Amino acid sequence: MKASPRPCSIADTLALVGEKYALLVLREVSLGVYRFDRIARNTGAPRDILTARLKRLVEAGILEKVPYNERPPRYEYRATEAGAELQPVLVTLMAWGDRHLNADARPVVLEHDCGEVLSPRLVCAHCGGEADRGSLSHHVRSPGWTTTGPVETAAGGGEA
Amino acid sequence: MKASPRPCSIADTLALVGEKYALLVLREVSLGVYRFDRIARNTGAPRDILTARLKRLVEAGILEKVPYNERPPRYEYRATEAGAELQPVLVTLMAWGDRHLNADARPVVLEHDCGEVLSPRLVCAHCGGEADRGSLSHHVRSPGWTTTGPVETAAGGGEA
DNA sequence: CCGGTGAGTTGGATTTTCAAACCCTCTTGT
DNA sequence: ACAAGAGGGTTTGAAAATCCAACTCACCGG
Repeated sequence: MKASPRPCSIADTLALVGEKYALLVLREVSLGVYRFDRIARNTGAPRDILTARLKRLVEAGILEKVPYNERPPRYEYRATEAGAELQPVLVTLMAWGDRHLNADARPVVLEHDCGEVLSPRLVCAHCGGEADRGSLSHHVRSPGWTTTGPVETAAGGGEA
Repeated sequence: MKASPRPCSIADTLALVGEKYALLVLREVSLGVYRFDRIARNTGAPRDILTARLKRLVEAGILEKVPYNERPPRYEYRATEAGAELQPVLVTLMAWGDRHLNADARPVVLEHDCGEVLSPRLVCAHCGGEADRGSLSHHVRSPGWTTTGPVETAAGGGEA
C-alpha cells in the first residue's frame, strides 16, 4: 500500500505531451513548421531536448517522420491523425492565454471557416449544450477510488 | 538578433500551468479536492514541489487560498474564475487520453447535464460549426513573425 | 577548396525533481 | 497529563532533466 496517484487520462496524456516544449513542438507542426532547425528556433527548445521530444512524440504515434531527402537522410515531422486530435488542447490553451494573459494583443488569431475569428466553445456532442463546470459531473470508475480520493482499505472507509 | 521564440498564448499559458503536476493539481481541485495532503496523495507530487506549484498558481490568480481553520492557519485551494476557465483544457486532454490511451476502460467519466456521457466537441461560438484542423486558419499578428517563422531582417525574407 | 546549411551528438554546468526526514500546531485517546 | 496522530509545510542531499556551446557528418554552391 504505497500511495499511487489517481488513475486518470489527463495524467496519462500529460506523460506523453506534458514535458517542456512538447506542446510547443505540436504547435509548430500544426502551424506548418516541420523541420528540426526551424522548430528549434521557433520554440526556443535546446537542440538536444528537441531531439528527445521528437523521438518521444514519434514513438507515441503523435508525430511521424516523413523523408524529404535521401543522402543525407532528412525527415520532416508531421502530425499523425492522433496528433491532429490534440489540436483542441492547443486551441483551448491558446484561448485561455488570449483572454487572461494577452487580452490586448493576441499574438496569433484563428479564423474559422465561417469567416469569424474563432471563439472556441466546448460543447456536448449529444445535446450541443455548453460543457462547463456547472453542467458536468464526475464519475470515478477506477477500483479503489472515489471522486475525492482513494478508498480506505478498512478501519472506517469514510472521509474526513 | 538572438533567437527569441515565437510569441504565443499557448507558450504563455504553459509557462503558468505547464510545469509538472500543475494541471494535475487543477484536476484535483476541479474534482473537489482542496487540501494539501490529499492533493499530494492523489497527484503523486512531492510535497515541496506541490508547495511551489500551489504558490505559483495562487500568484497567477488561478487558485485562491480560502481559510478553513485559524490556529493553526489552514487553507483550502480553490479555483478562481480564471482557474475554472481552464477546465476545457483538462477536458480535452482527458478526452484524448480516453480515446488513445484508455479506450477500453476510462478511469473517470464525465456526464453532461443532458444525461449522456460527455463527448466533448470544440465548436465556433459564432456559427456553431466544428472547429478542427480543416476549418481553421492561422493569422500571425506578432511583428517580425510569419506563420512559419521569423521574418529575415533583410537579404531575402523568403522561406526555405 | 571554402563557407554554409540541416540535423543531430557530446560534455559539462546549472536547475529541478525526488524521497525521506524533520518541525510546529493543534486534536484525540486513555 | 502524556503519547500519538493529522495537517501542512520546510530542509537536506542525492538523482535526473535542462541548458548551452561546441563539435560532427553529409551534402551544396561557388
